[in-house]
Amino acid sequence: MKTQPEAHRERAIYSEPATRDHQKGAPQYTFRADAMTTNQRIAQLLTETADLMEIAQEDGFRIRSYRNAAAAIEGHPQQMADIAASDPGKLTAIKGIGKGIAFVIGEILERGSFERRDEMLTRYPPTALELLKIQGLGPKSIALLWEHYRVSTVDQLEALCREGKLRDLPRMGQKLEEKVLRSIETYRRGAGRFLLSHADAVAQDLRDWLAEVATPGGIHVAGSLRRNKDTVGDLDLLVESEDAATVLERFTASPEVGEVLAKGANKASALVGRQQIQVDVRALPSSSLGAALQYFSGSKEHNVSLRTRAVNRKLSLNEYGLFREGEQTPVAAATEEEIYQALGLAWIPPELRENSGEIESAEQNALPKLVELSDIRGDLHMHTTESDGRGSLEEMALAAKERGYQYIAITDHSKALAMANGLDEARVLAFARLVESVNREGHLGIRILAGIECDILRDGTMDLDNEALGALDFVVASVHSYMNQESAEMTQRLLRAIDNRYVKAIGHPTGRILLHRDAYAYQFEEVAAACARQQVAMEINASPERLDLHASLIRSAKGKGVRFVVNTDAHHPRHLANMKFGIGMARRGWLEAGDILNAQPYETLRTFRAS
DNA sequence: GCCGTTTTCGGCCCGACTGTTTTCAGTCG
Repeated sequence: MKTQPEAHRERAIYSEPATRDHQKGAPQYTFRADAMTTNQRIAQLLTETADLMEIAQEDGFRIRSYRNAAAAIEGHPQQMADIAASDPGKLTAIKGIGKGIAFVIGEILERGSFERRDEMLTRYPPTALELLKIQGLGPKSIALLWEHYRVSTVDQLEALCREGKLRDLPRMGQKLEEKVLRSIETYRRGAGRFLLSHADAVAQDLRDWLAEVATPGGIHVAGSLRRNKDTVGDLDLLVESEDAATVLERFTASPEVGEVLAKGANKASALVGRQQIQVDVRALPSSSLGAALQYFSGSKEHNVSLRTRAVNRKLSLNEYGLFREGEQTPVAAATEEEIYQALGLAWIPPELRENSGEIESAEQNALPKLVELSDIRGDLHMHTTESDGRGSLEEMALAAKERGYQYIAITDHSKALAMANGLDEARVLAFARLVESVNREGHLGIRILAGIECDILRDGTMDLDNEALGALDFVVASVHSYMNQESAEMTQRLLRAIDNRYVKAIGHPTGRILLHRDAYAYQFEEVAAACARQQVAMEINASPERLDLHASLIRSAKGKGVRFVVNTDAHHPRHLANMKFGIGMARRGWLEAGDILNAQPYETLRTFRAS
């Protein structure tokens, strides 16, 4: 299905080899220039420094401030660079940013790093950050390992465990060695992250398996899957029941369950399925469902904010409810709505719970009315057997009609993708005529737009001439080749494509393949500004292995006035069902139906960038 | 390092589970 001619490209996070002697002064690590906003870059540097500070066992509250600031910056609709350029004093108006972090931001914008980070990197090698991803090892253990054995890489750690040397350290034993070895294996298998679609499928299976021991309708997904994150680390399931033991028994007895990692009175954790995703199941009474859902949906940063807010109101929030000081009966517990309300907030959709401004918006009753799956009226990117799709035009159209859509665009590949049997000009013109007659007959009962997914060539020109493009209703322009161009070159390439008056949307705008390939490098903000100016939509590609754009890029582009299309890029009728994942991304990007072209009636779509 | 309908200084979220323990630290979410 994926027909990328480009070579698979792996790059390390750092431009410098990790084996460099870190003790010799502050190294100038520069971050890769993927399609990333400066906000994302700043947030990443702050988070990474917070991790190192944790290993160094610095003041926990200071570390939290760095993390809070990172969340606030990553989700902020305006770019820190723009704010700093126009009025640096305004930086501290952002909640979570004070004088200290404002100074750090200035430093990062100026030279790509900041003093405390440089200092941290002289004390610990950056590879130590990788050790934090090994389940069962935390900052204290990593610091201990570094002090005693100078161990800072996963390979070294593995050797140490195999030699049985961990047990020589205080509070460490044979069981920990075994656990760490298993964790290393998991980590290497996929860095411990899973596609949203995989977690979704596992959740569905477990839902069926657990149904007989749960209160009817009492199985709920929480965690990052509920928040629709693009990848998830584990799966959280809440099961309403008066008999926790039976629920946990049933769970661990599932044929899909492998190793059971933990099992207590109310909670069990196990590795599930062939990909061995960790699933946490918690059994609870219905009376505290709202509190549990709130608590286990996260994010961690959102919850910390919320609990602080509770404390300021002489309340305490945990997974069992919201309590007044010293009282046993909760003020609120059964539903999320009543908990948020008791804290003076409107209910916040899970996708927004990242501590990046949603609490302030909820306080002012100014949350966006997020787009829903039911708002979508059509899908504007799909393939058929004409190129590399697996369904005919009729099959795709009927599947779309069954979903209640009013229109679709058929967008097969263009001729540059020869291995996908891409269309040349003659085939495009014939296809446009075919679609015209199909629409005239009207027997499919859904409007078809004649489209193309036209390759953007190396120099930014289109793979098809303007006569062919002009004969079509909807042109999606995408990069499928030379993805490792220099940032400046790729930026110019995209800007030139946007200049073509027949282009209506940029397909999968950053080219990332989740867990597999990074976004390609270019100046995202410049390209987004051009899209806004010239009325070219940016696609939110709903294919689970892409989910391209990332939420913070969506938010940033929306801030510039960009409009979007949410498309499945379906290569088979059943792929149309992936729309829900794209909508999840749109919601994480704070989009409303009005921001999305294919949530509009056909007339609006038709006049968008009418050429 | 941030923040303020208690505060410009002194606070800063909460509980379960595990392992190596003899009363608890570390990790996780």
